[in-house]
Amino acid sequence: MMTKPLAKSAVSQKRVLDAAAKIFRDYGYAGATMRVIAEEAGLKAGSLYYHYQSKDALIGAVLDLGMNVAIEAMKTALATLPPDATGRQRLEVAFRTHVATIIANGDYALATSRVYGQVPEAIRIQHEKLRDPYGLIWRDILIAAQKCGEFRTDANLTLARLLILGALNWTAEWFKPGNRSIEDIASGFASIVMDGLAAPEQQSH
Amino acid sequence: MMTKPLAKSAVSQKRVLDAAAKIFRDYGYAGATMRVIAEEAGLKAGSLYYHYQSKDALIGAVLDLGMNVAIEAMKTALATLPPDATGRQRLEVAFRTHVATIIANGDYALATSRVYGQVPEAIRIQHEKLRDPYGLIWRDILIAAQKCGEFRTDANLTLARLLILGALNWTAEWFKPGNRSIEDIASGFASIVMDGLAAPEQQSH
DNA sequence: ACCAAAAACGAACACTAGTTAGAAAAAACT
DNA sequence: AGTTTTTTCTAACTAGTGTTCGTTTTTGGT
Repeated sequence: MMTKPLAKSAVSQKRVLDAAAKIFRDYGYAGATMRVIAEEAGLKAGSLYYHYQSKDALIGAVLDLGMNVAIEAMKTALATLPPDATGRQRLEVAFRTHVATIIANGDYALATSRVYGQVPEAIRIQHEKLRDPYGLIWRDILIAAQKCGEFRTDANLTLARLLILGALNWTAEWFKPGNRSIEDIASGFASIVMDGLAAPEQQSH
Repeated sequence: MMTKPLAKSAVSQKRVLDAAAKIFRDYGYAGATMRVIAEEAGLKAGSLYYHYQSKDALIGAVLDLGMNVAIEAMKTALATLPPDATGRQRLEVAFRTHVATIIANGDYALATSRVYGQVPEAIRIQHEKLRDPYGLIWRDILIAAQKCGEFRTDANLTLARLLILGALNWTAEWFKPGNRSIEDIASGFASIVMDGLAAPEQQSH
């Protein structure tokens, strides 16, 4: 009595979602057909409609799940940090977590970043509500670090955040497994963003 | 005798190309239909085939033109620099030029970065030959600056280049005219990449 | 004014899109 | 076991896809 209504269904639904993410990533919003998504999921096209009302609902679910996973991963990663962690440490963890999420969850991350601009407006507006909190996490890290004197006071943090997120999101496009480790990428990026490329005696402050 | 075969045609062809860039940018490769592109160009769908053999030829032309404009702008901007310009100056000019190209030529730039991953493989391979030289320009700037002692010797320049290009390309997604000037963005980015965010006494070299 | 070349049109073609609905199969429950 | 519910399939429909081709309009040189 009172068995949860979803068990097998949830599995199947996730399988459809994974397939959709992969196909959306490869073919874009319009190019991804329900028939190809269904084949990737081991189903026939019509069966998809048992799990999702429409193609739009599917892409919406892909976008939302991808972003929720990223937010969750970031929150837990930051939460494990000691409360007296420096801004540099926080930023390094954030870099690492973001890159790791993008690589581990590459289908969703790439689908999101590639398809976001092509999706019907209604879906984009709905999804934007999820995006903003993620930007806020980064904003808070940067502001806190600046406030406690770790960062230069003349640094434009909004610009810094846009630079960081742009660079990190782009990793999904060029990352090849086996070449460079996630660790190396994250720490390399952190080193540049924190200390800059210029030789110490050359820096203009 | 020997009249050049194209005059009006070139104008019309450019109008088609501009329309295509805009529609590809908004709807992706598969979502951009020949009929919508034609309408944007003030033509009917069938007429497009007088100028371009196929939809694939069209997207190929959009990709190539966008990249060629970027390469050309970058080359001329760097050429106007005095030969004894510092690496920092070169990098700043490169930043400014790239952002300016992306903003001024936003349709092509955004179409390229959004559609590139969704285009038929044959077209992508063809277009890649154009992409590589652009990356080389950046590579040369960075290596030269490091070799003459301006940049830290322990900086990973490949990673730096990927960071820079990712951040710069992402500007096309968030740039809103009137908010921030191209100048501000470029110099803000350059400041971060060159000197870092950390306060001077905090930097770990 | 004429005429040949260039440019655009319009209607059609074969094909594929998202989606629906009813039947069939699988699973779950008693 | 039988029966209900959940899940999948099959077949179809309409609308829209890239593309073709013969015709018409526009253009530019003489």
